[in-house]
Amino acid sequence: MKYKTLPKIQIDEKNRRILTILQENARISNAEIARQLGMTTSAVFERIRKMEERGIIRGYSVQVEPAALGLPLSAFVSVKITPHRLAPEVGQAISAIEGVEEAYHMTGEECFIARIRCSDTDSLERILMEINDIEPVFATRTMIILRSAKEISGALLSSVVGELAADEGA
Amino acid sequence: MKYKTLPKIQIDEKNRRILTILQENARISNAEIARQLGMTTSAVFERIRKMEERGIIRGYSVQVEPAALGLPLSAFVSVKITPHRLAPEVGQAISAIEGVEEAYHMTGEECFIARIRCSDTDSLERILMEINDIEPVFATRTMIILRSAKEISGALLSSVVGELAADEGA
DNA sequence: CTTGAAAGTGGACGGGA
DNA sequence: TCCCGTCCACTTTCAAG
Repeated sequence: MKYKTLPKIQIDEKNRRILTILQENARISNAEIARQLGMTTSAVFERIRKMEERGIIRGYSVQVEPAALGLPLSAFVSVKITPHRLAPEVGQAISAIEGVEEAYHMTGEECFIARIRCSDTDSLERILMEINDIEPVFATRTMIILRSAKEISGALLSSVVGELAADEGA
Repeated sequence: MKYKTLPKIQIDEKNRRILTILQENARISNAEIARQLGMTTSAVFERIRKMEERGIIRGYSVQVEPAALGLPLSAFVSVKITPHRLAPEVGQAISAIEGVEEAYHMTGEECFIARIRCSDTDSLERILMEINDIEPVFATRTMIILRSAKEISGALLSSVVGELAADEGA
C-alpha cells in the first residue's frame, strides 16, 4: 500500500456505524439502529446527541428528486475574477443567486465554480447573466451536466423560482 | 421579469412546505411538522408517504462534518478522455475510486468532473493516479477547494479509507 | 453502558367533505 | 381525492445505577 492514508478519525467504530446507517436513511428510528447494531436505544440516542452537540453531525436532510421540482437542467459554471482579493464578496454574490446550489472558491485561474440547477435554458441564461453582472467577474465557462455518474444529494427547494415563490405567505 | 421561468411543478404548496422543513431537519417528527403547518399528523404522514412512493423524495441523509472524518481536503478534478464514446465506462470507473464523492458527465472538452474528499495530499495523489490510470483518460486538471461559499451535503463515510476500512466485520 | 418509566409519536383505521 | 379524529404499540428522552 504505497499511498496509504493516516486518517485522524475522531469517531469510533460504533459511531461510524451509526452514521453509515443514518447516511442511507436518516429518518430511521433510534430503536431500529439499536436493533441493527445490537445496542440499546438509549446508547444510540446518547451517541447521536453527542455527535450533534460536537458538530460531527451537521444536520439531516431530505433528498428531493430534481425532476419533481421542475429542475431537469444542471450545470457547472466556472468563473474567472479580477482582482482575486475580492473572492469573498464574489462567493457571497454567487451564492445568493437563485438556482445556485453550490459554490466553491478554488485554486487555479478559474477560481470559482458554481453548480446550477434550473428548469430550462432560459433560466440558465438568467443565472449566467447574473453571475456575469458581478463586478469582478470577467469570464465564465458553462458545462451542462449530461449525467451524474455518482451523486450525493437531491435538489434544493430554494432553487425553485418563479410563480411558486409568490404564494409564500399562504 | 424578462427571464421568468415556467416551472412544471408536480407538487403543491403543502408538499413544498413539508419538503422545506425536511430539508432543514429530516429527523423532525411528523407531529412537529404538522404543528408548524397547522395540519394533522395523519395528513403529514400520508403526504410524506406518497412523496416517497412517487419518488419525489429519494431518501433522507445525515450531513457529516468532513473534518470529523479526517477529510479536510476537497478538490474538483476535471478529466479529458478519448474516445468520448467510452464515457459511460469512464464514469463508472471514476465513481468506483475511493475518495470520489461525486462524478458527472458534462458537455465540453473536459467531459468529466469529479469531486474528491480526502485526508491529505498523499491521498489526493493516489486518487489522481487512479483516475489517470483509467484507459481513455489522457488529461486531468485538479482544483483544490479553498472554501465552500455554499454547500449542501456533508462528507460521505465511504470516502474514509485506510486503517478504518479493515475493522468492517467487528 | 444499562434499565425503567413517562411523555410523545408512528402508522392504521373509519369516516366525512 | 384529501383530510380529520381516534387509538395502541412503539419510540423518544431522561434520570438513576
